[in-house]
Amino acid sequence: MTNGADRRIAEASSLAELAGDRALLGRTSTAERVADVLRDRIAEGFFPPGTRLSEDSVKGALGVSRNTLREAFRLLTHERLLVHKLNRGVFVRVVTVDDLNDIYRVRALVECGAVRGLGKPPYPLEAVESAVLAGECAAQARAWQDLSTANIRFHQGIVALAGSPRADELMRGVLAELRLVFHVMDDPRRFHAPYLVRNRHILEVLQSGDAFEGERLLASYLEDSRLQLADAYAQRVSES
Amino acid sequence: MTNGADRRIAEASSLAELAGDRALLGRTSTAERVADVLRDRIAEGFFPPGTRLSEDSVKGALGVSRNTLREAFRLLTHERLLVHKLNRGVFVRVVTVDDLNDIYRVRALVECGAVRGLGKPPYPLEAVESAVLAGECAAQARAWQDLSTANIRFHQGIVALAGSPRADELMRGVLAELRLVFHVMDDPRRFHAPYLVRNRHILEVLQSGDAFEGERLLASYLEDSRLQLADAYAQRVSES
DNA sequence: GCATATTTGTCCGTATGTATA
DNA sequence: CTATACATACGGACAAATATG
Repeated sequence: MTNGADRRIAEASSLAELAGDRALLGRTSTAERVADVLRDRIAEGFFPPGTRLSEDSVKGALGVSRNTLREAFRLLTHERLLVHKLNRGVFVRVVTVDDLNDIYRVRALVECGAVRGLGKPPYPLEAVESAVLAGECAAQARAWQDLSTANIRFHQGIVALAGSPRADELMRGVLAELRLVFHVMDDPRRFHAPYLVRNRHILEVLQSGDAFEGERLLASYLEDSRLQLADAYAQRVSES
Repeated sequence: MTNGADRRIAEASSLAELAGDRALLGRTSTAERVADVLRDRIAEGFFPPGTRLSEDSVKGALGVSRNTLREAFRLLTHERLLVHKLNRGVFVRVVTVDDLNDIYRVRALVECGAVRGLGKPPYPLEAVESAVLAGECAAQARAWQDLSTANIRFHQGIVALAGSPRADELMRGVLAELRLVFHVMDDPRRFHAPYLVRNRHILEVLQSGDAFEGERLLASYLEDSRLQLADAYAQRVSES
């Protein structure tokens, strides 16, 4: 009845050593560290959406108590990476098409709002520029996972222009959800690569001080991305 | 060494009876019900910002186990109503002026964005209209707590126009934080009452289909409100 | 600075209600 | 209907950190 999660996590993680440092460098709680490990596994696609994470298997693999594990589950549930089904356990979130559309609605609201709220140029675009460069490097190195990360950092940089910690946190959660969506794309290169040039275009427009045009480009960017993902979803449904 | 929290909560709550129904109508978890009680106490100003909620005192007063109580603390911490200091316990959040400004930055981003994103009239303004009416009734009845609630519902209705569950949830959290801020206002009537007429004005403008003017009014509304609260904060600091 | 007491962090074992097979 | 598996909640225990004298 095991779903294999226990073995997989046992291979890939060394929380035993992490837990060992607890007494030494216990800056964060063990629950948070457990959540960090699980969050990474989920982001990597190690635990595909729909996977059930039973308390027993994960507890045994990571060597932490139920209470601690439940704390970690609670953290990830609030990040929307896990869903809690009543008396059935926790599962890796399966993002629906409705979720996808809502994610892009929020992204349009916040990202475009951040650009629109810009005052007089020049704008603090260092983080955005560094993300664009990181994306271009990753593409050359054919490191598609890194490309995906850079792409997300680009949009985090856009939101950061609003200078609002709460908006940053919201977007961190929404973009973490989006990582789950990316796993349905079988070819990450074909999905992410086209946006490299658009990222740079938006960056240059903003560097020139044209926030209005930047917002327009961003909005059409997001709509294209949304449609592409929605199409991939539709295909996946028709296959299964 | 008690801060009085135990006695105060013991007077006002009857979680024992709530916990009694657990087996019968346990639709929600005990931790959530505990969180509900504490959330109300905080919103009422029963636990002023900065109050430390020791595990022992609250546990004794509510008659729940430590694990359950910690779960409730965790829920409220994620709502930003409590802050968790490692090895020191949980405290009722003290909202700083920076927080206040950030809250209004997010509000402007999301609320104005929701209005801007409206398509062709007519708009689904039922919730907004009902909140305006509720506010006017509360003002006539001199129920200032209700007036505050109605005011918050007005803005939730505005955000709901975006039709995004995630935006709704974000705003629910932000407005809950704002309730903490309201406690610094010594006279709720003088603070809330002037916005009654502005709420209705915005409603009517939106009913007429003029989303552009509605957004403009909303932005100036938010800025005025922010300045008023920031002033009250400055006074409070100079007093202490 | 030191020793003590209190409080929190973590983990365990168990009992009960519930959903699924 | 029974049996299994699980979530929920409780209480106890010890270690670690903090506060106090």
